[in-house]
Amino acid sequence: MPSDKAPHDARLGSDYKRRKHRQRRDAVLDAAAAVFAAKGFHNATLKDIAERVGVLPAGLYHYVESKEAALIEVCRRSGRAFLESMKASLEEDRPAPELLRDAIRRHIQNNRRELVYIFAFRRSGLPGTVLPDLQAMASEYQAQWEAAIARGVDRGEIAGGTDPRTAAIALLAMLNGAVEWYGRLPPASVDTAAGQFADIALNGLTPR
Amino acid sequence: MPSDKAPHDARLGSDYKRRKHRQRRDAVLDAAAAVFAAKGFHNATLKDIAERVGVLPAGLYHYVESKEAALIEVCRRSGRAFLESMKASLEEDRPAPELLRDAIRRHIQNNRRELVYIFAFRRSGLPGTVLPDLQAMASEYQAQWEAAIARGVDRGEIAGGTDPRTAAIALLAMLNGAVEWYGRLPPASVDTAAGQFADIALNGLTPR
Amino acid sequence: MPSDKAPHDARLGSDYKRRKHRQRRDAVLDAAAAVFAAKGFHNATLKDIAERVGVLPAGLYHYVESKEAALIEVCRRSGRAFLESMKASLEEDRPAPELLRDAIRRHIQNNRRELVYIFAFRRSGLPGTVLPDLQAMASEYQAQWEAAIARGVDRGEIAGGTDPRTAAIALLAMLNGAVEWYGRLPPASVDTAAGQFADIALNGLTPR
Amino acid sequence: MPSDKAPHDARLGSDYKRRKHRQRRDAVLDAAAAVFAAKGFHNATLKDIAERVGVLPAGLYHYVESKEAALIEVCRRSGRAFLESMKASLEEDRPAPELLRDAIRRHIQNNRRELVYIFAFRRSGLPGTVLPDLQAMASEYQAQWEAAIARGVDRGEIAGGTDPRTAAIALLAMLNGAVEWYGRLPPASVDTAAGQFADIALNGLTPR
DNA sequence: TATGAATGAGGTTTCATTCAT
DNA sequence: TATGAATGAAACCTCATTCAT
Repeated sequence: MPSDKAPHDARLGSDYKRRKHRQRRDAVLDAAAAVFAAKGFHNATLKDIAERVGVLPAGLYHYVESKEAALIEVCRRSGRAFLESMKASLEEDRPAPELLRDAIRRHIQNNRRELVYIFAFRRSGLPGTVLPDLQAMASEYQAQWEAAIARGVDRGEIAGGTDPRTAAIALLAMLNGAVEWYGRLPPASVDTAAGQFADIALNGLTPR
Repeated sequence: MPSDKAPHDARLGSDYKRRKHRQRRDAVLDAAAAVFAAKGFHNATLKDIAERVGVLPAGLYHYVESKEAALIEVCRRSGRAFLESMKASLEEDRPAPELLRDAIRRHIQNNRRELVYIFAFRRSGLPGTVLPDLQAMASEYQAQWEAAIARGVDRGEIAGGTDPRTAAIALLAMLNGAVEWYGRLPPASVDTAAGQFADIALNGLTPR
Repeated sequence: MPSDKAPHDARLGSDYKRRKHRQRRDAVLDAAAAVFAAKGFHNATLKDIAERVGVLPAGLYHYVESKEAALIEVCRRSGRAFLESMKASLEEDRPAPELLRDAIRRHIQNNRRELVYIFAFRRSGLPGTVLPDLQAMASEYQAQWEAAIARGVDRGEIAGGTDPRTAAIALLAMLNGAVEWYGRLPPASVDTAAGQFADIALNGLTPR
Repeated sequence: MPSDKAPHDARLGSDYKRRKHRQRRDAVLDAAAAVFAAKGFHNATLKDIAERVGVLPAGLYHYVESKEAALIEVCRRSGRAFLESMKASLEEDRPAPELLRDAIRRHIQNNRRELVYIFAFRRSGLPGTVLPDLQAMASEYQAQWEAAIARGVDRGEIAGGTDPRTAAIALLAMLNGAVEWYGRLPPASVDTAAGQFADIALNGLTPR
């Protein structure tokens, strides 16, 4: 029995239609993510997003309630995916240097794929509605790094006297700054840069 | 002979008026810088800026030709000031570790004061008119760090095999990421964080 | 395949919609023509035009890109229509006096209907973008009258010694001045006036 | 005793100051006339006028109450001057053909000098405040031509059956259209054109 | 008398959003 | 489901005008 509400409620008739709707909605949110990342929330227009989907702006309203709702959903989706993916990495039971080196590479790669940096870390200028969510995700993520570093300090794999919080921030700062700095380079060069970043973070610039 | 140009040309009659005008214009540009930094160029409105100055939006046009002209001027002003100030730091003839440690602190402090990060490093979403200028400033700045690091390598004060370019990028990435990450903390905590950042960058996270 | 362009590009889906769009666009341009003619380009506001169409100002942007684009289109449309219509009149193979008498009448009538006078002849104060087009149309039109007069001189139907160019200008000046002078009189009185104008132009004021 | 009203009341202290003020005011009105004629009332800005006077816009308010008041004054001044000058011409006791030929030339010349055409004949787009005045002047002027033509008919110097009103309109239409058409040619060529216009108006285009 | 500062009304334009089709 | 039409809020900007100096 068809609903009398807007279609983005996904209360649709048949299973087939429901699946189809979900796919289309995913396409819309992917397009939104790409456009928001490229131009920023305010600078992005629904026309930009619609073009990417191959639809006129009004058509988007079958899948999202509003531009802002799209942002929220995009943030939640990519933030969640990113967090899950990193959580596994950071909780492995391995020597801290190895673990961090891998996590650094994965952060950069995932970040590029998920564009999460934009939403989770560059928060100024976003509508207030989404900020609490983002703040929560960012805190959770930072805590994961802190925990991994703290474990390393306990085991003597990270220099004694290191403050896990500050170290986590320094690492994340570097990683996020890198995304900004490199912009959209070919994946390969980003990969090698990630390795060098890890070297510096772990060994420092001065000779050992 | 009276001026035949608009007031923002600053061809004003008396010395007194000229000075007054310059001061007011500085206030306007400072307000613009703050608002642009806080909300991004597109998200910022002339109303925001005008309110900060204590004026109605139309009043701004005595001092700037347009919103975009304000951005350009803000970028040029703070970018130039920042570059001059850092150039001195980075060209001193001192051991590289000391020099870099100081430069790191100064970058963070200046960046906060000058808000230059926003304009010089976070370029996506700005109008195309300003990008070449900003690109040039960013390159010049990066080159200064590279030179300082390269000198360190030559003297054996920085680990052999370090690629100055990548190292410079890693450092700047970290520093800029930090500005984003910390937002607007009280100066004191930023200062101690800067020290710890320098420790990590120079000595690495693993024990020596 | 859905369109990826703005609606005023008129790449619309179905034939029905395309036709409807064209009609509406014509209505918009007609309204624009009327308002431009009545108040001049600068004095005319989008609000004026929109009211005449029964729409809010923003609604006009479905059909025209900008106020200036509307002007250009209006000029092109009415100018072309006017020229085509007059060309036929002026190239008929008939005795010059008859031919001119008819052309005079048609000029006045068409001019009123097409409002072309405003766009083709009263050019001062229009944006520079449209001027070359208008200049070209005006020259072409004048040339048609000159040719008709020159033929008359050759055949002895127009007084020997008449300079076709000056005569053409005098005629056109009179006709255009008349539009201005009469403003918007009832068509009937304009018609009889047109006849008397022709009498004067062909026979002169002094007795024969 | 100095007044407490705005200075354009011209209730000034000394004779010297009064004269000086009047001169300056004339300069302002001349500038206004030129700018209005060149760009139309709405398109003209106070800045345009002020620049021509060598003053900033606010300075104009010592001499005129408002932009619209300036227009009214300009119209009255040049309209009056024009009418007086033409009245004499048209009331001379001479054969109508000669008289009209002279008047035609004077109209064109005066019109160029006084720019009266713009104000007296091209009324659309002017603020409603000035229209009655202009209408009155235009009617008065037309009546003078009508009278001259009617006298010519009575004396048999103008073709019998000529309707003085229509003939006057035709003449004026031609003359005013000519100003538009010619724009701002060198006076010499306008002069010869004026002669040819008179020929056509008096003798007609067809051979005698 | 003239100026620079400031205002406020009004203009063009963009854009998220709604709605009938 | 998607579209074109239309809206209304809000943005940038211009300009006539006022006022303290």
